[in-house]
Amino acid sequence: MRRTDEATNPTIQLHYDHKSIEKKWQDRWEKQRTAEVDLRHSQRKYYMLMMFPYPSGDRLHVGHGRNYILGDALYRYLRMHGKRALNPMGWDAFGLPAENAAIARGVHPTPWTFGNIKVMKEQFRRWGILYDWSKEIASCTPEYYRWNQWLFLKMLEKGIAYKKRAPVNWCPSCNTVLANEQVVDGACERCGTAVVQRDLEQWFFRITDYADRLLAGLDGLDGWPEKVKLMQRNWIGRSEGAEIDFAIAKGDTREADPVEAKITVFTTRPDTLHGATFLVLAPENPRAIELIAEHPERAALEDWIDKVRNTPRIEREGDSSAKEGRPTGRYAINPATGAPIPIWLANYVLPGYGTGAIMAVPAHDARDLAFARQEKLPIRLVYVPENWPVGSSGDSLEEPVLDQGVMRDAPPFDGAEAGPETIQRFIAWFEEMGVGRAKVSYRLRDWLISRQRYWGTPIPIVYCEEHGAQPVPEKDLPVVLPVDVEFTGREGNPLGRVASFVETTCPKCGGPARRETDTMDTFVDSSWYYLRFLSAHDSTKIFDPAIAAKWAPVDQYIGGIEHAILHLLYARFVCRVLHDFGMVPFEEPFTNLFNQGMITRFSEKSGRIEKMSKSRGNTVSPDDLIEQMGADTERVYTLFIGPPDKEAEWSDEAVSGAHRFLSRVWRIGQRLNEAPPIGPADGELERQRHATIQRVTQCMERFAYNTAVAALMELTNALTRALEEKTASRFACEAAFDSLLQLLHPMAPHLTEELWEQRDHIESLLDTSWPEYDEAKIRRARIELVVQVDGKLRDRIEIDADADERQVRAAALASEKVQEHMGGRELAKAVVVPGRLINLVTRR
RNA sequence: GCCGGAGUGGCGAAAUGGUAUACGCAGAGGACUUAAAAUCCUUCGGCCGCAAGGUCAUGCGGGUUCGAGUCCCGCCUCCGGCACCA
Repeated sequence: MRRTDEATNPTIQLHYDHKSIEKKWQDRWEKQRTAEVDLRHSQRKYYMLMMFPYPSGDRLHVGHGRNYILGDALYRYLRMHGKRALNPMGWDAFGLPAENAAIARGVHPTPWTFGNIKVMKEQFRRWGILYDWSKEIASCTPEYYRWNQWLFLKMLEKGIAYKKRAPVNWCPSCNTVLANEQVVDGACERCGTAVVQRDLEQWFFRITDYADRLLAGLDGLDGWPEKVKLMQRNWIGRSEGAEIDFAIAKGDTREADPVEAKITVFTTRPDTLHGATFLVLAPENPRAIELIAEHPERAALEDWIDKVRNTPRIEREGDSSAKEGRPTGRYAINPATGAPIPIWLANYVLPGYGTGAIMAVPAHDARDLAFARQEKLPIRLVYVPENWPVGSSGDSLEEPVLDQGVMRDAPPFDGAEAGPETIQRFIAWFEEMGVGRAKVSYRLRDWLISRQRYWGTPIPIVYCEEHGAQPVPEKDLPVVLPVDVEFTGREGNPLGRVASFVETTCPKCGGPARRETDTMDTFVDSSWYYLRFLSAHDSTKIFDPAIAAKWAPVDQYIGGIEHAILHLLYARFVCRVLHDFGMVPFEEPFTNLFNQGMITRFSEKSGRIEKMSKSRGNTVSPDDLIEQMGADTERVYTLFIGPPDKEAEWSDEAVSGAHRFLSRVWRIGQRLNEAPPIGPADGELERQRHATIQRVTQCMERFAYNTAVAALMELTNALTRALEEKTASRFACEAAFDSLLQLLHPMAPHLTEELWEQRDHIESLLDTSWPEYDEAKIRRARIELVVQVDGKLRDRIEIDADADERQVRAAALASEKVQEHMGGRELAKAVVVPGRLINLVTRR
C-alpha cells in the first residue's frame, strides 16, 4: 500500500486559499486593464460578444454564469493563440421591471438601474471575466438612446418606419396597452382583467419588406446552429400560392354586380378553386361592414363583429376555440364554375394574414370542412381519391382529401393530379382570364415598436395641429426622457402627464404641438448595440463606418436560445437597413452564433426539474459558492457539467468534484516547489503531455469544454501517480505541469496564474502561447491490438505499432483464445483497422 | 397537427461505423486519525461462475455491414419551436 507524502508532510496545504488568490488576480487584471483593445491600431481583428444582460434587481445565478464563463474561456483561449479579441460588455437597461420597481417602491428607474449595474459588474469581476470596460454602454443613457432616435428618423425618411392603426392588447381596467408578454392567459398580469383588442395608431418598422432577404441570408450563415435558422425560417413563414379575385353577385344570381368591388383571397391551393363552395372574410376585414350594409339584422351583425374583435388573441387563435360565423346574405361568383357561392364572416379567418379573406374548400381543407359541417354548407369534391364509391357525394367525406386523387368535373383540368404542376397550370389559367395571379405571403408581420411605457427611448415625433406628425430635427436630438415623473401605476404612460415634456412647438411652423409619448420597444436598442461598442464615446455619430468596416461583423456571438427569433431577427433586419444606408459593407451582423444550453435544477415549488430561475425558487447563488470553494471551482464545474449547447442539470454534490480536482492541481504545484521529484527518464508522461495537448485543443476548437476538462483531469491523475511512484524525471514532471497550467487557464484562470507565478515564470500565463504538440511523440512503439473473431472481441495482443497487415494477422492467429473461438473453421477474410483492431471472419 | 432535438450504469455524462460505459458524482471496502473532516488506495452495468471466463445490455422492432450507441426503415416516450397562417 502506497503512503502519501501529504500525510507526513504538514507543510503542504490540502486546499488552497482561493479567496486571497482570486482577489489578487482580479485586482491585477483590473488595474492592468488586461482586456482593453485599441480599435484603431490593433493589427488582427476578432470580435466576440456575449449577449448583453438586462440589469434586473436580481443577482445573477449560476445558470446565468454559464454564458459568461463560456465566453471568458473562449476569450482566454483565443488570446493564448495570439488573438487579442475585442470582448466588450454593456447593459440592455431599458425595460419594464425598472418601471414596476418605481411603482412598487417609489424609486426612480435611473438610480435603480445603475445600482443594479454596479452589482452585476461586481459579479462579473468575481467570476474572473475579462471584459474591455473602456467601451461599456448602457442603453438607458441619452448618449446611447439618441442614436435610436437618429436611426428612427433615418428610417422614417426612407419609409421604413411608418404609422398605422393596428389592433393591440388593451386592459380596460388599467386603461393602458400591454405588451404581448404582459398578457397571461388572456388577462392583464397586474390586475387580472380580461384583455381585449383595440385599434390604435402605432409606429411600425417595415420588416416584411426584408422577408425574402432575411430568408435568403440564412442560407449563407454556416456558423449558425441549424435549429436557430429553422426557427427563423418558420417565423418568417413564406408561403407560395395565388391571389384570386371573386366578383360579387347580383343577389344569388350568376350575374356579377358591376358596382361592387371584387373580393380578393389568398390561397396556397389555387388548384382546388372548383371546390370553393363559399367565401369567408375575417370579421375585421373592412369589406365586411360594406357587405352587411343592407342586411335586415345589420345592428346585431355589427355587435357580433365587435364581439369577435374584442376577443383576446390567445382565445381566438387557440386550437380548442370554437369556430363561429355569420352569413352576410351576399354571394360571390366562383370564377371556375360561374356558380354563386355565399359570403360568410367567421372568426377562424385572421385579419392580418394574406388578404384577410379566403375561399373555403371544405373537401380539401380541414378547417373549411369543420366549418361547412357545422353550418351545413355544401362540400364539393375536386380531387377524387382512389377507391371512392361511385355516385357518393362530397357530403359523405370523413376527412379532407389533401395530397392525393385525380381531378373530376373540373373543366378544363379533368384527370389532373394534385401537385406543383397543376398549381402552375391554374395560375396560368387565372392570368389568362384576368382573375388571379401568383402571390407569396409571409407569416411575418411588420415590427410594432410603439410602447405606452416610460422607461424606453422617446419616439422623436411631435404632432402639430396644422402639420400633423413631424419628425424632430436631427439637431434637436436627443429627445430626453424627463426625470420628474410620477409613477402611480394606475393609468397609462406616465410621460403623458408631464406637461413640460408633452407641450412643445412644431418644428415646421413653430406653432403649438404635442410630443409623441410612446417609447420604443427595447428590442430596438439591442438591434444595433454591437456597432456602438466600436464607437462607444463618439458624440457625433451613431458609429464610425470605418471602424465598423474593420471590426464588424461580430465573429463569435454567444447567448441563450431564447433570443433565437426576436432579437436575432431584428438585428439582422436593422443590419440590412444600415447596409442599404451605405453605413456597413455587410448584411449579416453575427458570423458565428453559439447558443449555450439552459441550466436546470429541481424546483421544490413544482416538484420538477426546471430552468433555473428566481420565480421557480431553484437558483444557486454564485456568491455562496465562490465564498466556499472559489470562482475557479464554479467555472470548472460549469464547463464540465455537460456539452455547453445542451441543457444541463446542476448538482450541488458534483461541484465538489471540480474543487477536489483543482486542489489536486494545487498540491502538485506545492510538491514541485518544495520537493522536486527525482525519477527515471520515462517517456510515458511526456507522451501523455502531448496527447493531452492534442485532445484539449481539439475539444476547445469545437466548444467541447466538458471533455477538455476530463482530459485535463486524466493528465492530473497521471502526473500525481508519476510523482508518487517516482516513475518520471523532474524535467518531464515540470513540463507536464506547465502544460497542464496553460491548458487549464481558460477554465480556472486565478489558480493557474498563481501556480504559474510560483514557478518563477516572469510572463503572465495569459500572455503565453498555447502549447503545441508533436504527433510523433504521441505514438507508442508497441500498442495493444484488439482481436475479434466474427465481430466479437476475443483477445488483446501487444504488437509493434508499425507491424504490417501480414504480421498483425499472424500474431492474431497465434492467440490460443482466438484459435479456440475459431473452432477450426477456415479464415474467410481479415479486416484490419490500423492501430486499433483486427477482425477475423470465418467461413461458416 | 407541423417542424426540430434527445433517449447509454444509481446519477451528470464519453465514444471520426472499429475495445460501449472515458471523466466526474454517489455507493461499498480499506489506510491515516483518540475520533471526525480532509486526503489517499481499492472496487463499482446485469446475469451465470470459486476462478479463468461466458453471456446479455446504448428506448422498442426490423434492416445494411466483417463490425452499429453511431447509418437506413417503422414505432414508443420526453423536451423545444410554431400553430385556425388558408
